[in-house]
Parts: sequence; C-alpha cells; structure tokens
Amino acid sequence: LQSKNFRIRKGKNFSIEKTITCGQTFRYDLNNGDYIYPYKKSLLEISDGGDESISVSVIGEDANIKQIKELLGLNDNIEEINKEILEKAPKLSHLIEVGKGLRIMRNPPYEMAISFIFSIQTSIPTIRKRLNLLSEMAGEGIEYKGKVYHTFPTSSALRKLSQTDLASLHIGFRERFLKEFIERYDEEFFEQLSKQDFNKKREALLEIKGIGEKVAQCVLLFGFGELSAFPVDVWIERAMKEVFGISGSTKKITEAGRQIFGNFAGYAQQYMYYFIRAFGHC
DNA sequence: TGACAGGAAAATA
DNA sequence: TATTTTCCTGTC
Repeated sequence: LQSKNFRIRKGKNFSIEKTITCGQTFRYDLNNGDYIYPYKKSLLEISDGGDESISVSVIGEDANIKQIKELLGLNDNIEEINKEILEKAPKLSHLIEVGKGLRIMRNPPYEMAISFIFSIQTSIPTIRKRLNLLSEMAGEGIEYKGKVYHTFPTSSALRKLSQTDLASLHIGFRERFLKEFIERYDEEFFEQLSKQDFNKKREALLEIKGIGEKVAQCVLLFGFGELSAFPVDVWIERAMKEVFGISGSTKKITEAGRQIFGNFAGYAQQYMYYFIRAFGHC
C-alpha cells in the first residue's frame, strides 16, 4: 500500500492529543504515542513532532496536505479566535489558557451524522465501540503495523447491510434512526447541504429522525466547520449554569451560547467541555 | 445488582 | 408552547 509523509508546521498552538480526544471524533487509536486515524479512504498516522511541527503519514489513497490541515483545524486563526472569545467572555481566560492547542476538526459530515446519532444517551467509549463495529462490518480494511483498521463505510456499503447486521450493533432505540438514515441520506445530500447557510443546514439536520438540537450542532461544528455552532450536552449545561447562571432547555442554552460568544462559539464550547471534564468544574 | 449516565421523540397538559 | 415520559445499553 502506498504511503506518503508530510511535515506540517503547527506553531505552538496545536495539540493533537487535546484535539482528537475531546469528543469531536471517536475512532482514533493510540499507538506508541502516535494517533492512527481512519480518514476518508486513508489511514493517518499523526505524531507530534515537538515545538514547531507534526508529522503525518498517509497510508492508502486520498488525503493531501491541504485536506489534513483542514481536518485538524490548522487553517483556523487561533490567536484571533481566542482574542475574540476573551473579549466577549473574560471569565473564560483560564479555560482558554488550559485548553491551548485544541482545534475544531472537520470530519466528513455524513460520518459525523451517524457518529452523533450513535452518541444519543451514550458514553464516549460505547460510541467508539459501536462505530468501530459498524466500520468492521462495512468499511474497507487497511492493514498497518500488524493490525487491521477500517475506513468509515460509504452510504452504498451501509445499504447492503442486513437487518441481522444492524441488530448486532446493539444500539437499542437508535437502530430505527440508523435504518432510516441509511435509507434516506447519502454523502451527496451532505455535499449539497454544505453549500447552504447555517440556518438552512440546521433546519435540514433537524428534519432527520434521531437528530435534535444537540446532535445538529455537533454535525454543524465538527462536520461542516460552522464555528458559531454550540452543542449543549450535560457537561456544557453544567458549565453554562456555573459560569453564566444560564439554565433551561437545550435549545435555550444553545441560543444563549451563540449569543454570548458569537462567530467562534464552537471554540468556546470546546474550551468549556475540555476544562469541566478534566476538573469537574469551570 | 440495582442505580446511574447519556439526547430525541412522543405524549401530555 | 413547555414540561414529562419513554426508549436502550454499558458500567460499576
């Protein structure tokens, strides 16, 4: 299998560990300090190369340096983003400091939609397990360093799965959401949606069974790269109450977060999520 | 081993 | 329109 190596300048403000483990994505594998990550039709091996750069090996086809930078949020003007969040919410200064290195990833929206439908009322390790099982069933195997990894399945591969296959995922009440999703949507649907504005995207996502406000905001942020999206899960709910005294329905807290933080609310969300999970408070 | 964690949809008021 | 109930699996 062909393999290419890239060295990417990152500056001092990127952490692959924080970025990849912060609940944006689930199917990474830690191998001797490097992250092995299935991306589209390839496998990426990402190593932190020290102060100034990271090195990325691409195993298999279909990932160039431009896509990798986009995937990892390395094109974001992080100094500017942090400055704007700090101006709008000075209370978050220590969270921004501690979360330094976090970036918003841009994963394929089709994959993100299924991933976050799987995430409903489920912990991260369970989401990962089920997504890996689905990928083993319908994705392409790539052997690397004595282990077989799997790409995320295409819509056409998923449509070939039997009822028994789907039942073996043990995803409970989410199974009917997955079945309907596979039947009705494909990568092209999301490709077309990517050309629409924020509100159109959100409304279209909310039409999908199994996607409510929180999951829609996750797909907007981690799939479409809409940096003003603000997913509210139980951790963000607690953080928003603690820091700003804001509580209520998910929709209400989402709107409040987008109002407070503006264009880069998604980054503020990641900083809060990272901090409260690490320390139990903000 | 029963309590608990984790969002969306449907039912209810 | 806003609140309450129901739906599952995995973990400890």
